[in-house]
Amino acid sequence: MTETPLPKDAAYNPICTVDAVLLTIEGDCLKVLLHRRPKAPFEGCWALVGGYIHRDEDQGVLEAVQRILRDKAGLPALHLEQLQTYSGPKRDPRGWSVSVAHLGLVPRAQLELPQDPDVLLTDVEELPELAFDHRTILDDAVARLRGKSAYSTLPASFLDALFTLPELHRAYEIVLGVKLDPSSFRRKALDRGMIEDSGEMRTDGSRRPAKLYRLCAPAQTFDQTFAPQQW
Amino acid sequence: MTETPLPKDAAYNPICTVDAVLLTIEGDCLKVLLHRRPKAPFEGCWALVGGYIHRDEDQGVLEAVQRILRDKAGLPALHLEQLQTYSGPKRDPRGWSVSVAHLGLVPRAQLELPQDPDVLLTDVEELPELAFDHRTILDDAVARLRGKSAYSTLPASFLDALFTLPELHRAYEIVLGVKLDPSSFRRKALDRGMIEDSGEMRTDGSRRPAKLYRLCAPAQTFDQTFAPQQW
DNA sequence: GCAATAGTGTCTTTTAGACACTATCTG
DNA sequence: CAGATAGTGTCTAAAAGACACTATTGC
Repeated sequence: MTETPLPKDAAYNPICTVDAVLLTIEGDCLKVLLHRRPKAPFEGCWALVGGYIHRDEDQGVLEAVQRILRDKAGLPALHLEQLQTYSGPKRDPRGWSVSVAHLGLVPRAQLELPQDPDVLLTDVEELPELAFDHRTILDDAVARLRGKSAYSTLPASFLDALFTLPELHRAYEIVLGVKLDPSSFRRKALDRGMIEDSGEMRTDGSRRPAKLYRLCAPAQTFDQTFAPQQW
Repeated sequence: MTETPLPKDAAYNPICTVDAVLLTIEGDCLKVLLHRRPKAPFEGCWALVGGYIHRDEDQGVLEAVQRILRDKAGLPALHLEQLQTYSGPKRDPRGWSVSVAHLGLVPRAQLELPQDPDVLLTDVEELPELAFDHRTILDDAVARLRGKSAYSTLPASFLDALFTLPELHRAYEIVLGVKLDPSSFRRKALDRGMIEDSGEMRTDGSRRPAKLYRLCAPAQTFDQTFAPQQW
């Protein structure tokens, strides 16, 4: 099966990288951060943000991703969680490889993107061709976000620390891809102890000012879903 | 910070392994398969089942775990999913390492364990000390099983292909760690299209024989939970 | 006042939980 | 028939969804 038999029980370490699916909301759409690969393999092809682990400074794969995002997208701390690990002998032409993929969510305003034609923030529905199996990773990331958002505070990660209830409502609609009844949404968000009144108000050009809320806990999950039943 | 500076952007591949948290139900308890490590590091210490990737035969980390389980526990195909990847410079004394952990569920009857004092099937509530960060991995695995079981068919993976409704009911109770009302449970399982009548019956020593059901789909998730509200 | 968005109240249907009840087997 | 487990029916309370309604701003 192989031309150069290897000692079966010896340590063999595949190529090991980390990747991040960095998502944000812009213009009522879910968007993802891509960059053009400067070198082979897949030179010139769009890809997720990623890189190698630095053994001397990274305390884990999460920290490696944070460092890479800081260097490549000038990002502060944000919601970041491990997604899944992708592996196999063929996904990287250089050989057997492992990539630990992560899901990152940021408010658009906190994203400081360089003026660089090799950096792209694009709608997840209008993707260019991607390097490696990055299309699969991205699809899995969006599916995870959708699934988890139905019963968690995840979409609030796209908003600033203080936000209005209609803003939260809109974030859930964009992420879940469905219209949600404003009244039911408000009731659920408040009754579940998801958000608390900050005492402040916001008057952003619109007509009636809205109360500003904040999350009670940074990340929370619920038994009942925000999404409609037959979703 | 490091004594031997490394080229920061060069490929550096950590030690890479796969591990499996293999769970089953025996005697109304959740149990996990452990084995005693034959060599350093952690020689003689109990650990999860795991090993290295074989680049010439494994098509991915999942297949690597399947191969290792086949070799070490004589296991056929079973419910196996990726759990999470654990990493860092200190979890393995040999250096920066990555372990892709998996969650496996098997009916007890399908587990063929060798008569070997270095293989142990133990209650997850009564664990010996474990090597590496395997205790953390195991705790995460049980938490994932619990969480997912509340709104999925996962506990059915502990049963044979044909099972009675009371058996399914009991599996959910053991996994979730709570009493569930038999009537409500039955209604939910049937109304959601989770199981279908096989037409057969089982008369295992008890009094009234019970209908045998099978899953409609191998793995399914639901909006509503099987667990009680304030769980 | 009008337009527009923020926020409330309430009615109907569905679902959950509790639990009493019936059914079918073994001995 | 008694005991035990399998399975059904039904009542009540909570939650979801729909939607009419009121409130507060800018112009």
